Amino acid sequence: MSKARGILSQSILFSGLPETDINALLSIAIEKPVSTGELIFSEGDSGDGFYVTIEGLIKVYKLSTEGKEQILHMFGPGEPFGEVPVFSGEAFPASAEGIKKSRILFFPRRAFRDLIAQNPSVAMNMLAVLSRRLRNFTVQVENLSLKEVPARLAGYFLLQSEEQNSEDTITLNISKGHLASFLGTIPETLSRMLRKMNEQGLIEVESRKIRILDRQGLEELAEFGKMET
Amino acid sequence: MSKARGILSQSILFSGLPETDINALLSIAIEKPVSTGELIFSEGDSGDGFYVTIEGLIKVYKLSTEGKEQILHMFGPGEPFGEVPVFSGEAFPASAEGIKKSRILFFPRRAFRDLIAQNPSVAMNMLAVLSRRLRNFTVQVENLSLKEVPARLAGYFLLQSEEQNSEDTITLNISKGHLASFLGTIPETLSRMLRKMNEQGLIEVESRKIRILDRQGLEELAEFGKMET
DNA sequence: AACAGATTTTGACATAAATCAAGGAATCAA
DNA sequence: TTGATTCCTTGATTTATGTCAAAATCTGTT
Repeated sequence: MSKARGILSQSILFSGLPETDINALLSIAIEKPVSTGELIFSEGDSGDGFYVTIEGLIKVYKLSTEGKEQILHMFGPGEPFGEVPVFSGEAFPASAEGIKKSRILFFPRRAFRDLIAQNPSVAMNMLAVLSRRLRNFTVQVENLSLKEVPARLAGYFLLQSEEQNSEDTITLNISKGHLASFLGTIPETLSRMLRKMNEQGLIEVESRKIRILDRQGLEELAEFGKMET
Repeated sequence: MSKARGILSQSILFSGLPETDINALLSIAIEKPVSTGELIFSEGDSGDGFYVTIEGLIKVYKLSTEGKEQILHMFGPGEPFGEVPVFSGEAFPASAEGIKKSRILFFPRRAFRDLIAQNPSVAMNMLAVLSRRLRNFTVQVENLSLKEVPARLAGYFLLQSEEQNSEDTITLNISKGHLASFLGTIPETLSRMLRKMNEQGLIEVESRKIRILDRQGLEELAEFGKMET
């Protein structure tokens, strides 16, 4: 489908590739629709290939024995996921499922490894993708270990404000439940923190719209993580 | 120095390279002694290259504003570290310092990127290294977010017991303070947990020697994380 | 052997966040 | 519109772990 071609040729992984290579890629790829809540792979499954999101949003997550979920990443259009087993040779370290109605492309390991061996620039792109992912993990570990929930939440808002380049209003593209899971907490706690930040005049919440009232306050909170009472 | 050659030619990254390439690598590498507690790079520094540990042990870590430390990784002989900026083009996301008297090799970015572009097998090795590192981070995030300190500690012991392949006794190669920092807690808490595990007959502690008394108990603890009072 | 410094342990206490339980709101389908 | 399901909020309580302070132990050095 032509949408897939557009996404691929713009993607971090394959941008810069000549059209013939993109065609070759598309010819080995398998497109798959994913509905909300549909499981794509489970932790421990053997990874016979990796995926690129064409449309929608995919979460990669872990579950505790008691059922608490921690989202590790979310992947939108153009972003690859599930590549770790392709290179490490082991099973998927986490599970993946659709957060919204999505379409994804599956690339079999073998064909992709061949492409990389042939094509140093794709290898470089892949190295860059994995490096950026490592950097993100670094931040996530820092957040979980060294910061408290309000600081993580403030940091998330500031990041979103950059990504959506909007100074004063951001729109959550995920549910608050998912946000809680991404921040490493539970919905109850998130709800309380949102109320507290509201009471302190930092933000205003209206369903999925967050109005930033005190950016500097948020920045301090993100860095030092202390909220007066 | 000849030690470096041996380590490099056995390392995950460069194993399989012909001797001429190893020689080329050694000719561009800069060897550096590192003493205990010596800083190698700081978060935010621009990364002009990466390192391989030849001897000793290096920690890569983050600090909170209040000074709490979280160790992200520790790297022993043959293990590369600090590669993220080489491929992502940004600054170091964390800091590195010697945990013991060490020797490291520094590889300038440029020369290394050239080597990779020439040498698909090195690129593949590097992809494998980064993939494995991502897998580790996955576990670390899971531990911090979904498990409690006793479960992380039990998991650590079981892992060490595998790595040191010794069923019943393991020897910590780092101080308890560092272990606490690696597990995302503080020395006081670690100390208490060790005592508790001792009281429950799971382990016996004698300075840096840990005797495993109840392996199955440890496995349950690592998975479910519940200790009866 | 003895000191200085670092490391580890212990106790009393504070607190962030999880749990449990229930009630409200929003969303979707029929 | 109605009901049904999911999502979100709120309050009361518990709990794991952090903080602070001090003592005890270990380590290497002179």
